[in-house]
Amino acid sequence: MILTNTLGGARQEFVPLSPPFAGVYVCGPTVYGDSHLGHGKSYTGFDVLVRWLARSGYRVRYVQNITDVGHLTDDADSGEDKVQKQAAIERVEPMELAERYTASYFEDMDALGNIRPDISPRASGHIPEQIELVENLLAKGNAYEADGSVYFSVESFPGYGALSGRIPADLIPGARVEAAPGKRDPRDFALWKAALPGHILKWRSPWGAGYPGWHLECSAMAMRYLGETVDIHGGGLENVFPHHESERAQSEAATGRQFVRFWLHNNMVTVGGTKMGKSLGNFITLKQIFSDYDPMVVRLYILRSHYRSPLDFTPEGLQSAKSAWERLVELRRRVSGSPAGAAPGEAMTSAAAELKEGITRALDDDLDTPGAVASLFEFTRKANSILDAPCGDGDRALAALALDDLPADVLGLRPGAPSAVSGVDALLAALGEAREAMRKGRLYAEADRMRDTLSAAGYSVRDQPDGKSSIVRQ
RNA sequence: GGCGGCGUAGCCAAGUGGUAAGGCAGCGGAUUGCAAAUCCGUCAUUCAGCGGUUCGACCCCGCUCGCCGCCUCCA
Repeated sequence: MILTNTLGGARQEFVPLSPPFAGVYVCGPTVYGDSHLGHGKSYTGFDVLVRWLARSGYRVRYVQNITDVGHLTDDADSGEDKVQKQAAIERVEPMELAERYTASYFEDMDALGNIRPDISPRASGHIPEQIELVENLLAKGNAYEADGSVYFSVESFPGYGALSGRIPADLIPGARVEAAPGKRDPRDFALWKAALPGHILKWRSPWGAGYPGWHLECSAMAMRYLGETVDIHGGGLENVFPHHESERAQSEAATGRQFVRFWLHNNMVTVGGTKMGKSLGNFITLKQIFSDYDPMVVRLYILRSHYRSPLDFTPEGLQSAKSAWERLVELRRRVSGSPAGAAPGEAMTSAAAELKEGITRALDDDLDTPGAVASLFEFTRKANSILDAPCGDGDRALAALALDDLPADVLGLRPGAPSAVSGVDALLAALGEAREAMRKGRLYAEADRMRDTLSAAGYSVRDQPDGKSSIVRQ
């Protein structure tokens, strides 16, 4: 399996430190609002990574943090904690707010079909680990204390900049660097910040009441659950610098070992070419999209672009994904309930084999989900073609099996249950029989009126070559 | 100013040295009582532009134009 490693920038064969174990750490959300499409793209991409690693035989441990310590809205000491700020607006406790949006986040991810991480550690629950890391860095001389805050000394870590390609000397000119009081060097970053009066989210530490710096939680939690060297660390492209660069520096300075073997970064969702982001106000939440589109449509929409490419959001694109998704649903419906046991024909056997090969080849090549989706639609066309001709249960059963294998298990594209409400299926079957009887009696006006009524109620009529009619949910 | 990325049909989007996947939309046809669904055919002599390397380039190199990200919390 080839992956593009941000560290070095090259495509490399993925090899974990201790096969068959593979540790994956992905930067999770800061829970102070509903998730938007950008979160959906990022976590769906990593979901396919984790599923594919597992399918490839690795024993994966997937850790994704929940950031419930808000950090600051800006770099100055006067900046507010994002969680605390939103909690004040919603008039709830900060932790109440975090809990609310953590639940909202999981709800959206579940809808998208993303498998839950094996561990979802909360930053607020790992303060002792973070303090320990700071103490370690102080002892090693990579950090220093100033007025109750502790800063990491960038100068003390020669490898700083290797991940993002930034040369430390370049970091000063041009960039807006706050001359925070106490910092010896503007490039230094906070490991621990002293809490100013009014700051609610704070903890006792050897340096007084305060809270952890921006990058510390990921280092502490990744190393706690995945060891000092993590196989894969993923996140959004915008986190390469300074977040991951700093994370890498403080972790490697503390342990003296390589922190991450493979850094993976996914690209942004854009709107009209501009990044979709919380602070820009141009975001669309997943819940908003789900009110108009099946979450699986959104998943397909996301997987049709590569994780390292930007995805420009348009309503037309989503609509096109919807049409495509309905073809998949229709095919799966056609082959459902086929008795197993009968032998499939040669054509379906080879189509199923090509599907498997196509998806495998695509995912092994740096998680080329658009390529995998292309294979899936080639299969859709071939399978429909075979099913249009007289064929046996063996063909139908094999097509169902093929769709339920890699497309559903690895890409996560799984049509929902036909009907959640009991009795509806029987009702639809009865209506289908009624239409069949009308058409046989040449009562076309009545039959068409029934079709119009059902259509208005959200159901489609499918007349089959054998004269039977089926009614399906649109 | 520094670092990085992108520009492929009407729209979306793979390919990254051997002669342009796939989806949506459109058009023609098969099928149908009419539809829907499905299938078949069609849809880029060309990959932002200009040079160069090569037997051969969308793919490598150079330049130009356009767009974007990061350098401040952000998936």
